[in-house]
Amino acid sequence: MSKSSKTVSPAKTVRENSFGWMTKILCASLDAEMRRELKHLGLSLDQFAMLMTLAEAEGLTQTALGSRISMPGYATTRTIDALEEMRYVERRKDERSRRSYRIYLTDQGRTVIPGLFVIVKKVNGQLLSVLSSDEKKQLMTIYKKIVTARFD
Amino acid sequence: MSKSSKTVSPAKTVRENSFGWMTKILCASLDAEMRRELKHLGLSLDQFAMLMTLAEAEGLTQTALGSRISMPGYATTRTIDALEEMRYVERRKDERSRRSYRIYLTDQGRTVIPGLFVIVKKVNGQLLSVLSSDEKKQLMTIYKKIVTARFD
DNA sequence: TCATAAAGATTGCATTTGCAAGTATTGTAT
DNA sequence: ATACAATACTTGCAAATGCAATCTTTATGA
Repeated sequence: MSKSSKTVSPAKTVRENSFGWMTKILCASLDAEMRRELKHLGLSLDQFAMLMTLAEAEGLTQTALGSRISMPGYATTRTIDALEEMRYVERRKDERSRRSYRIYLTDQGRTVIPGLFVIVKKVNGQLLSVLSSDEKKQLMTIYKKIVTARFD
Repeated sequence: MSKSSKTVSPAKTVRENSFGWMTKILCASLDAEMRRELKHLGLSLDQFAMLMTLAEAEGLTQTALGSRISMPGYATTRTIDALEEMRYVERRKDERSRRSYRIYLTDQGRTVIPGLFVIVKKVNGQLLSVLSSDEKKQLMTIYKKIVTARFD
């Protein structure tokens, strides 16, 4: 074995250099942090995502709402069930179609939104705190490129 | 409203520019692709990760094996149960300690490994195909920086 | 040495998840 | 107008997940 060769297995090299793997590690770590932050509020990640989407646009049908965050129908139903239970959200009958509802934040729901923005800022901040501003720009460019390629 | 202002809500801007959010989208998309690839092999993502780890190092205890992929003890037990059921893996009694097992690939298990490397290459390749080689280097540097900061 | 704690692994049980099937309503084509 | 397909949403049920308790074995300290 030559002096310069590394004593790592090929498998190790593959895993540690895998973008997919690193993305997963990062994602798991972010999820854990978000969950921890959301715990005091009694919110799951799905419920959080739904509330953020409602902060962006109210009055959509369940399907439209769910599709914004790639949430399947059954999960959308259940997430809204839970948020309705907490009085953060309400279903209103659609005026044109009796098979769909339009989803709105309640006043009570509106009060929790600002705290959610704070959490997002905090978690993203931690994530990015080790990067230079050049690197942040690079990462954003790269992410957008990848995500765009996947969904267009 | 000035000519140059964009007609998007603040919420939308926050979500679409959130690194955490984009990481999650990317991760979900990767997971779905991996699951699809692994389906013919009858493997879950956890089982896949365990087999890849075994390709990297055999003869570890369950706990050691699980800790390499941040898998909690109970999940490690169950993943190994399933892989043992498929005859891809076997538990051998530890010679020094009667409370632990050492985990090894079986011959049959070894035959599936090459296919797993192919899948990893394929999925990572798709992920990165839209990036220039400079961008790939940048992404790797950035990922390593973030992941290192989180776990050291 | 003996009690007590810690480590390694497993499992019971409740919750979550996801598929597939269900209901009700609306759209489409003959 | 009628039959058939598609849409919107819900739900039953089985599998996956996760917490906490358990069992066994090993380590630690007085």
